[in-house]
Amino acid sequence: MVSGPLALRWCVWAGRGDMGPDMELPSHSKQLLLQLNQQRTKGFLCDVIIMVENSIFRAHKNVLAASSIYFKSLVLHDNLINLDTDMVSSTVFQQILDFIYTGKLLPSDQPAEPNFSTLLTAASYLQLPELAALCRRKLKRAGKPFGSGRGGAGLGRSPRGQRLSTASVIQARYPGLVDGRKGAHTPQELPQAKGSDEELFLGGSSQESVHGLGRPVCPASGEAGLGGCSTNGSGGGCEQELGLDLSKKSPPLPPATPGPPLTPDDPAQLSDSQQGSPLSASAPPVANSASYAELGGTPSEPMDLEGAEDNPLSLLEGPGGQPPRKSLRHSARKKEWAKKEPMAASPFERREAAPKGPCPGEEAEGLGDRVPNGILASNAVAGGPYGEPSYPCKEEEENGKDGSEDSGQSGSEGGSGHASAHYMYRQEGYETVSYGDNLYVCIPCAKGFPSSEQLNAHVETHTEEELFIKEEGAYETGSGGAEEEAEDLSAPSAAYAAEPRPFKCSVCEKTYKDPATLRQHEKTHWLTRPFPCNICGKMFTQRGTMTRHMRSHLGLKPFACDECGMRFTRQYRLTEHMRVHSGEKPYECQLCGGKFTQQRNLISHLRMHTSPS
DNA sequence: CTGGGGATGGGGCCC
DNA sequence: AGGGCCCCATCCCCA
Repeated sequence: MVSGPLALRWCVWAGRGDMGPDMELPSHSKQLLLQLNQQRTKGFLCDVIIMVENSIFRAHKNVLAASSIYFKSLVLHDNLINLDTDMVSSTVFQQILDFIYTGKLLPSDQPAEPNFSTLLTAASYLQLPELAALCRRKLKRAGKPFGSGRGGAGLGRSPRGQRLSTASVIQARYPGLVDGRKGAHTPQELPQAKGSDEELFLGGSSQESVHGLGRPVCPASGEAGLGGCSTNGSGGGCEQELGLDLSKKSPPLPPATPGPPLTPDDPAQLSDSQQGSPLSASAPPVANSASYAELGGTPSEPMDLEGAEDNPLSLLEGPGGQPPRKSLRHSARKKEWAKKEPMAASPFERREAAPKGPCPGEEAEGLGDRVPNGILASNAVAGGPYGEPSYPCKEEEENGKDGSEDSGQSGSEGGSGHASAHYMYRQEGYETVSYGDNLYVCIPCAKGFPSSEQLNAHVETHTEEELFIKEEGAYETGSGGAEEEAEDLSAPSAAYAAEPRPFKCSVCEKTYKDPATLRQHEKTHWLTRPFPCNICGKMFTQRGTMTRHMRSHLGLKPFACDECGMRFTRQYRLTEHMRVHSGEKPYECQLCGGKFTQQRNLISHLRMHTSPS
């Protein structure tokens, strides 16, 4: 029953009650930790994702819970944790995570030595008393006051007022996550925490052990990942609220010590914290990610991450175990997605494109006081040292590239022409959003390019493009656009015309019942899209659409079919899907009597009737 | 091989 | 913000 070393131990405990030195493996705990850390770096058995700024870290709940009561409460219910980026930056969190898993404080790759003020703040926030004490001792020794954590030497986060001067470049930290090529550590690449004794503890050697790559770097501030690039903040800044369900559930826990104004006890803030900088390529999470969808998993599938190492597709499956072909399809879709997005996302194709140009008021409701983007953002360029912005746009999508898979080859339209600094900008408010290698951004269209040459080449195409848009706008203004289009095959507008709709779009002829909806609609005429996906950089006109899109990245599929276990990102899809099981075919073709489970298939069918061939 | 149908994913947009 | 519904695109199966 019990044998081997275990039996030996058991005898020791049961019999003698004390353990002689010969009965104890002195390195057991060390080895165990080492193993855990290795597993973490490989993403093996990781069951929780921690999002800091836009970096994603994978870890083990047990380890986190054993280290911090804060984490203990968080991981209890959540598989995805968003940390307050005001309290801890991704770089600092990387150090902290390393500390948790190694008991050693490894230097970040940016500063010469750990920034103890920052660490102290973060350790306090995360309720890691030992680390906090360590930092305090270090600070004391260095003669630095403790309380400066959030100040100058603190998190490095620029005050809101200084947003413009920080964060210009956000190097793509997630490309590894996205395309699996860059920045992503393979398990081999990820150095393990060396068990050697010479490994530094506090402030020791400067070698980059575990964190060699992908540290968040703020070129502007020169501070490593201290949030300098992130200007989130409750309320402002670059970070885009993802609004993911999972984040909302993060249990509130007040920060322990230096009590910054931040209130982690506000779920909304936790949610906010997932805005921000690019996803970390340094984070173990990406180490074994063949696809970012793997990062998914739903709240109800805590172990989704398991097995990802061996079966990248596994995480895409519902608990019911979709047929293999399903997952293959899904996989194929993921690839195909990049090709297809351009079409769907193109504002020039389906939209009642209007010649309004970038709308200054764009971010009014979504991003508060941020400088929106586009032209306005270009002003910001003059105001601060923007390095290499990165900001893709619709056109990028049109080109069949959305940064998710081929960020490296984006903007391959060749390079010539003159560099125009005016075409480089950073979209204020999104400075921590990175879109692969596209650091050179065209202001008018916000398209990102990996090189100035490519940007220049692109800039020259703008004349035609703008003309095109104007024509579209003129055309669309004259007659209904998508609405008519929609009326072709379905008649959703019966009630549409019935109610009074006093709010009329100034660009097209559409009317709305309330000003909010009108405002929302008018955004569709803008040339820029205010809501970027923090993972792939795709731009959206509506926050909700972006949030929904994010769910697909993260594999969040809250709606499960009771029958087969298949999961969906949208309730509507589930409803639709349920007809597969019920056999209900509510949509009937009036021409041939054919019945369909889905309206869209009826529509498709009707086209067959109406098409000339 | 081709076309139709079933099913699904993603984005746009309105409520 | 989220739900709902629209569209497009696509894959797979099958006749």
